[in-house]
Amino acid sequence: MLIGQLSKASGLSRDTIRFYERQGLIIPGRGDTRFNNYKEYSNDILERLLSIKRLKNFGFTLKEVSGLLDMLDAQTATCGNLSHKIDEKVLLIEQKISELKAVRKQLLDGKRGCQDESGNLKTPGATCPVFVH
Amino acid sequence: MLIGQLSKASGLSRDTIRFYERQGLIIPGRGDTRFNNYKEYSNDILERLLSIKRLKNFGFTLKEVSGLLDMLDAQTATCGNLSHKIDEKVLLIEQKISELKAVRKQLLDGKRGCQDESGNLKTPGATCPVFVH
DNA sequence: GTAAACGGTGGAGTATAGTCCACTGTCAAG
DNA sequence: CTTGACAGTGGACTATACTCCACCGTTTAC
Repeated sequence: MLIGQLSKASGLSRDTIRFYERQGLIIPGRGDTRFNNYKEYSNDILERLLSIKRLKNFGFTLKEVSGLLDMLDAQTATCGNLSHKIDEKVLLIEQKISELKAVRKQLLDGKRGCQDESGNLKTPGATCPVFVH
Repeated sequence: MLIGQLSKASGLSRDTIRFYERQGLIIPGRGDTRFNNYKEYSNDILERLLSIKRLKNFGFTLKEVSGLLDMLDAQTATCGNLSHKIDEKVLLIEQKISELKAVRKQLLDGKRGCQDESGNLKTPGATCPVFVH
């Protein structure tokens, strides 16, 4: 298929697809019967783009995605090889979750400094304690 | 104090401080007794930098921090004015936490496709299901 | 008196992930 | 046969938050 079709099918813009191409994440075919310099994208490439989308949603960077796709190409993207990468990612995610929870607590604690026991603003005109270290 | 002192006291690099200066987040004094073109940083500026650090840790962007500092300058950085901004931030953080949890689930579900009931790798050589959409 | 350490400025570069633009060539419809 | 939609290329630009660089002047220590 041509890039317009691919764009619709994948949900990625042409520019994004071309960007991925420049990054070497996908490599389209060329030539075909036509002599018009248009690129031909196979169904495999569509699959590949969908994998990229999925992996990106998992928080993998394009660089990491690139490495994973390389494994796919080398047919080493196996459960055995990937499960620890998944574990790493999960750990990272859990760290982020903890950090976010800590930040939320700090924000709410700061805000609590604004409130009296019943949750009303104590002194609406006072400088908010979120500034204070 | 001069920038070196400020850097040590705040824990921010000179470059970062100068960057904040260019962004207008802090405005040092000039001149003083000396005619040497060195900038003089007051204790207030140190406090300000520490506030910036704190707010950044809360996930506010520099742009947002800038707005908050403007309120501080206008003495409108009050509990009354800020508490809803804090609420917004907290909401955002909670959204992020939910998203991260969803991703973690997806990753673990994908990995589960690699394992048998006792958690061992089913077929270590099979393409890992995290690629599959 | 000279060298190191510190101060100043303006500007470029980094990373990430696109997004947009100008300019050109090709294909299909009316 | 021309117009619009689509294809190609290279390069510039966006945002965020720095970080580094060259090049210069000043201060301090020996």
